[in-house]
Amino acid sequence: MAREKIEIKKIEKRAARHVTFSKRRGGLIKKARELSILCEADVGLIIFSATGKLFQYCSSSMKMILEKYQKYSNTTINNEQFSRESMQLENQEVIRIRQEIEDLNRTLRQMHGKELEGLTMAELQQLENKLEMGLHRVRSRKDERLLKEIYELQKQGIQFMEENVKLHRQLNEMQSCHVENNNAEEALFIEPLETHDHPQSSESTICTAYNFTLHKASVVDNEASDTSLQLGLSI
Amino acid sequence: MAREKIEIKKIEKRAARHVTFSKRRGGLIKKARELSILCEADVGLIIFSATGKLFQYCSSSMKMILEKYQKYSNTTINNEQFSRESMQLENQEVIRIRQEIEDLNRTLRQMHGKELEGLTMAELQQLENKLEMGLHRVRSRKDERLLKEIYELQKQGIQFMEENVKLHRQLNEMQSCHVENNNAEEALFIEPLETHDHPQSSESTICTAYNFTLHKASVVDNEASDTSLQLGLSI
DNA sequence: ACCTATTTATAAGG
DNA sequence: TCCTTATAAATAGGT
Repeated sequence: MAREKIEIKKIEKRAARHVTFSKRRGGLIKKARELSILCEADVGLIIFSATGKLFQYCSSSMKMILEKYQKYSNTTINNEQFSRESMQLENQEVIRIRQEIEDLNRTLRQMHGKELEGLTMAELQQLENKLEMGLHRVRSRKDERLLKEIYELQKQGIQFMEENVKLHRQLNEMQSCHVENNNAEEALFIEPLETHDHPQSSESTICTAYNFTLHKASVVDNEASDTSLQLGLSI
Repeated sequence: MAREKIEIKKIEKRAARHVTFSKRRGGLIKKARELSILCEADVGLIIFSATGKLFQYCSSSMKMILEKYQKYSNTTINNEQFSRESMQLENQEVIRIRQEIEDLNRTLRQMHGKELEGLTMAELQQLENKLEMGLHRVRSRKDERLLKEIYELQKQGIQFMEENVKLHRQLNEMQSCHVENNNAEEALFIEPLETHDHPQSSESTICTAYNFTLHKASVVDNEASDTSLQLGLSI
């Protein structure tokens, strides 16, 4: 597979043979690994170089796969029935559990609307019902969360408003008394709203606080459905 | 190495995994053979499929290469330590695989609208989108099936009608000729409709055939949604 | 060890 | 499983 096609027979040049051995050995081991991962096969590969050096790869452990192999060849050279038996002796639990994973994955794919080819009409209907029910529950949960958030915002808004009214009153009192520590009062007034602008009237301050909090909510909910947009805010 | 690049991880679809297993198994064995011939290496390859079936290749004989391997490993690493390691490997695999099942189950439950407590707003939205998409695909598939069934019924109905008109005409001809073999003609007339009642008029025969077929369809689709009910039958 | 023209392997789809 | 085809990967020969 390269610059030239080569015939599959012993490479006579010693150097070239060694180079090819290294390259192809790597390739073979890589492919063995890929097969074992892609297809959940148990693969064991033993390579002795012409000089007697050992190289090996095994997806599990060489000991394990060789034992498995011994069992296989010791009993008989039978096929179907035998593979089931060795399966049972070996990893019954693991195989069962893998099957379970596969089933779950198929169910999930079908819930995503894929691989529907084999389903009967009744199964399709059942699937539709499940999806509808799930969708309904998810939407209920979402609405619940949104309503709760809105309630919290309203509550917070009312608190802000009350606090502002109070602070406003205090400020007016202070001003009417001609005291000198206005600056301190202003700081106290601004801080709970987390703004660092100039002093404002109490109404516009409530607006600012609301905008801030609503913005945070819509960032989290980055693909909001109509539901959230249709919910009105009223204090 | 093909139409698309694939990631080296378990192929989830059973059919695709089997196809890939067959192909790559062949490729791997071919490469093993080539390596052994080109470079005079002694190569042994053991492959157990996920279902426990054995495939093997060996440049010499498996027995020989395994003996050689045993000698090699006896001189280096010994048994006790090794089997413990392989046990640990197996246990880890089981633990990992159980975790996977748990994750899949949670995902499924969430798609059923359960266990939504821990989800963020964004995750809820994502879930809603997935469910909507899945629902849409399932419904499309269902409608497709229903429309096909209706088309088939219409076709069948037309065939019945045509056949009955023809038979009716034949019957009338016979009767007007005063021939004696009426009974044989009646049998011919009834058979294609799978009824074993008395002779009927062609109109009521069409009705019977339709009721039979429609009943069969609604038994399969035992929880039909409104869609199927709203589809009118017209020949 | 790296490069790259070429051969092979193979994924997806009948 | 086999066929086809577009594409990814492996690799022979050279540096």
